[in-house]
Amino acid sequence: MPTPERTSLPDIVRVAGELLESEGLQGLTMQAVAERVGVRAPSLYKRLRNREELLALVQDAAVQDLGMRLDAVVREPDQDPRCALGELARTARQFAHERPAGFRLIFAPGAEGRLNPSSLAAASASVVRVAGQLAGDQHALEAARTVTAWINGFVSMELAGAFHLGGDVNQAFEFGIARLTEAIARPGE
Amino acid sequence: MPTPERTSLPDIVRVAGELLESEGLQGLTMQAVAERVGVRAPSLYKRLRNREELLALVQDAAVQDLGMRLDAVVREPDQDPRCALGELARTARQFAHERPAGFRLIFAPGAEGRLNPSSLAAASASVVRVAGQLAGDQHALEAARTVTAWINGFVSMELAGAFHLGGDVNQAFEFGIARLTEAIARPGE
DNA sequence: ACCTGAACACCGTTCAAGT
DNA sequence: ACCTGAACACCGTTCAAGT
Repeated sequence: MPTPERTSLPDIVRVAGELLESEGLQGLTMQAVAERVGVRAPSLYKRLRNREELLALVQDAAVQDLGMRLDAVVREPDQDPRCALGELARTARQFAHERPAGFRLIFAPGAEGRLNPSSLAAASASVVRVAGQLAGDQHALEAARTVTAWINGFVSMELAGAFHLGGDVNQAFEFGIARLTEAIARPGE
Repeated sequence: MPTPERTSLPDIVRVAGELLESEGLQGLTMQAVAERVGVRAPSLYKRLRNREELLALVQDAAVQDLGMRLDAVVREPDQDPRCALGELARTARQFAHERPAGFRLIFAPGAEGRLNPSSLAAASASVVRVAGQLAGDQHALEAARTVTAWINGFVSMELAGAFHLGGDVNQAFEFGIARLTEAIARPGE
């Protein structure tokens, strides 16, 4: 005899994402998620295998959200690639400030590499495109990796409080953007 | 009536660090540590407050170890600052390959910023010095942060498997070093 | 077909009792 | 002074029983 569904997988993932931000990774328990979607913990296992899979889904949702924001930046008409690169970096940083736990889940995952490759590729497309405009298509991937690594590292350290000892963090970010942009741009561009 | 000590705090921290690498963060349980040092779990609480404090001690030990390795690089006589910066970067990356879990604990800590400021300062001293030689003393801190952020970001992504899709990772690392070095060096130097 | 209570293994932590 | 077993609260997960 069928029972009406009281929740759904998207519902669960959304609630888990909210819980991640409000309570932290260790506050994201199966019981807390279950309570907020209106079922008991065992029912969650009808829709996902275990907590690890739930974390992977939350991570993937965050990657897709970030990717969409970056896409929107690049979609602006007639942009200078230098400006676009700066805007991409600032957008990623802003995302990290709004959803620090989600950002950490993307860029500092646990032991195993979850991270859906297709979502990752979609999220990096904008950066690769702009990096290619600056560095030339042959170096697009390397240049994009250099920039992505720097953004990730800078923001991770910022979130970890490693920059709390003196100096203007915004200024350091702009310094890094400017230097990085010149570093990857080929002389002609 | 005194009981002989069967372990010590340095012992506990060392074992916890080994366990972190071999079993991962979630394998680093109080019970596993206790078993390996030869006591029962409750005895650990005579020497530390809780698991979080143990993690902080393991993290600090890793920071100090990394800092000593970086110091050793800079201690080499009459070096070109460009070469020194590259060697610092490669040394940090090698540390991450040898002790990936320890590296992650340093650069991608949990929610709260533990991280002992004085250990952190000691570990960054070498990078700040070389960065200052390249960028000038006024920009030493910003330049060091730019480089540190990039190294952290690059290696974190490498450990997370984000680079597994094509391209030579070593080559990308050298590409990044070269570009970063030129990016922070002032024209004269 | 989905939901539930009960149960199990495991973990961090506390505490009274041992020596 | 340090160590221990017992206990508590909590968590992830399984499963038989409900509808």
